[in-house]
Amino acid sequence: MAVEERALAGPRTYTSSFVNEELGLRSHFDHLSQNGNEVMLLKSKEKEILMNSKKKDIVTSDNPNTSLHDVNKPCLERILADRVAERSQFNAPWLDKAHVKSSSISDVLSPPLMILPGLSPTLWLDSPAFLSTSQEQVPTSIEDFSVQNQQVSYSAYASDRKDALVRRSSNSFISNEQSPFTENQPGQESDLQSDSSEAPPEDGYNWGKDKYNWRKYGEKQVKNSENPRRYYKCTHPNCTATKKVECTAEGCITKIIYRGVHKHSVPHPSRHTGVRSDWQFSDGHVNCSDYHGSKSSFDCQVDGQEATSSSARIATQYQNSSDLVGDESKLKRRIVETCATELKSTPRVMRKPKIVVQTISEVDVLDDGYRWRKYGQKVVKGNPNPRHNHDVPAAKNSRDWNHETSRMAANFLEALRLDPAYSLQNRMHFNASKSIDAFGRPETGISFFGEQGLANLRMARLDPIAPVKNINMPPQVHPVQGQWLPNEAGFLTLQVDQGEEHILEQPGYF
DNA sequence: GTGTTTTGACCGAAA
DNA sequence: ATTTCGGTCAAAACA
Ligand SMILES: [Zn+2]
Repeated sequence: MAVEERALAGPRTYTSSFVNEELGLRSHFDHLSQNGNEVMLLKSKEKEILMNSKKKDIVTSDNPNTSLHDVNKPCLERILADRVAERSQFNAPWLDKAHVKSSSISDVLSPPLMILPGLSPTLWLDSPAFLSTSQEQVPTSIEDFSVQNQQVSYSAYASDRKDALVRRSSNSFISNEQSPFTENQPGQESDLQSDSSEAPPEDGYNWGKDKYNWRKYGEKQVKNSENPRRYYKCTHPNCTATKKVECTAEGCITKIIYRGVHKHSVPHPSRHTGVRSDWQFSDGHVNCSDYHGSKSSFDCQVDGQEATSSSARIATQYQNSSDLVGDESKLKRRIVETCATELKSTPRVMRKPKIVVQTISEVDVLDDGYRWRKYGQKVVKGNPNPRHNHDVPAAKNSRDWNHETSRMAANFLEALRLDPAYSLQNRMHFNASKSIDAFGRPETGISFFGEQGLANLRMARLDPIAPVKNINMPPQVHPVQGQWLPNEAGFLTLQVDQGEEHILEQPGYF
C-alpha cells in the first residue's frame, strides 16, 4: 500500500466537525445470547496516574495497594458488564445483584475513589439506564454509554472457549479478524488456529481484538519496553486509523495505542444479522440510526443560563427523529490502553487486562478539504503551563463556552467509554443523582469536576415515541484537543491542548 | 493473483 | 553535527 494517506482530498464543504462512526454491537449481543454464555470482565486494578509530559500521554501502572486488586471482590466493570448482559438478555450467572446493591460497590470503590456526598453507588447502578428493559435500550445515562461502549470497544465476548480464542495463526489475530461474536462457521474456522485445547482467558475477555481490520506495517523495539511494538493500519480504504500493539513473546498484549478515528462503518461480520448503529453527534444533537432503519435522536443541549464559568448543564432528551446528516469525522484521537501482563497460559489473549490511559485528541485532518499532517507543536510564549489551561472552557461568549463544555462532556463520556471504572480509579470527581423530572420521568445525572472546572451532565430520559432498540453507541467525542490529566490535587481534568487552535477555529463551529 | 507479514532501510524529531 | 528514537516505507516473503 502506498501513499493514500498523503493524497490530497478534494475540497469539501464543511458541514460539521463531529464524528460519525458506526459500530455493530447488537450482533455481539445476539451472539452472546445465542450461546447463552456469560460475559466476564475482569476487574481493573487500581491505577495511579503517571504523566509523561513529553509524550502528553497519561500512563498508569499497577498499584497493588488497593482493594480493587482483590480478586475476590466484585469488579465494577463486571458489575457494569453484567448490567449490560442483563439488559441484553443473556446470562450473567456470576453476578450477585443483592450483593452488588448492598455493599460490593463500596468495596470496589477503593479509597482513592472519593465518593462525594450524594453519590450512592447503588443509586448509580439503579439509574434508569440500568433498569431499563431490553426493549428500550436507550442510552439514558453515562453509565449506559460507557458500559455499552465498553462492550463494543473492547469486544468483550462470551467465555465460550471456541469463541474466546483467537482463531488465526501467527499474530494475525490483530488483523482481519472477524468479530468474536460472529457465528462460527465450522468449515471456515477449522483451519484457523486451533486453540481449543488451550485454556481461554478466565475472564473471557479478549482485549486484543476489535471490530476493525488491521494490516501490520511495521514492528519496532522501543526503548523502555521489553516487548516489540507492532504497527497496524486500518485496512479500510482511505481510513487513517492506526494502532500500536505491544505484545509479549507469549502473545500477551501489554499495551494498545489507538490513533485516529475510523472513517467508515465497522466491517460487517458477514452472514450475520447484526444490528448496526450509526451515530452522529452534531452540534447538540445525537442522531442514531440502527440497522433496521429505526432512527432516533436526542438533543444534547447546553443550558446557557446555567453555563457559568464553573459549571454547565447539559440536558439530554430523547426523541424520535430521522434527520441524519452526512458528516465525515475529522477527529483524530489517540487512545492508549495499557493492559496488565498477568497472562499465564493463553497466548494472544489478554488476561486480566488493564485499561489505563485516556484519550488524546490529535487532529490530522482538518475540515478544509485537505489532509494535514501535524509536524510539530510548540508552547507559545507567555503560556508557561499550557497543560493546565482550559480546565474551564475558554470561550469568547456563552455559546463558545457551551460548545466547549459540551465537548468536555463528550470527552468525559469517551473516558468512561474506554473504562467505566477509570474515573473512579483515577480520582475523577463525580457525582450522580437520580431524580424524577418535571414530567415524572426518571432521569439520571452525573456531574464531574476537577480542580476548577465543573460540569454537570444531566441526562433526562424521555420515553421514546417509538420503542428504540439497539442504541448501543454513545455520542461521539467532540474533536476537542486535549487530554485528561491529573491536576495538582490529583483530580483528573480535561486539558485542552494549546497549539491546537485550529480546532477552535473550524468554521461553523464557534 | 491478491492481500498480509516480515524486516531492514529510511526519515524526521529530539537529544 | 551526530546520535538516538519512534514511526513509516517497501521489497520480499508468505498465505
Ligand atoms: Zn478504519
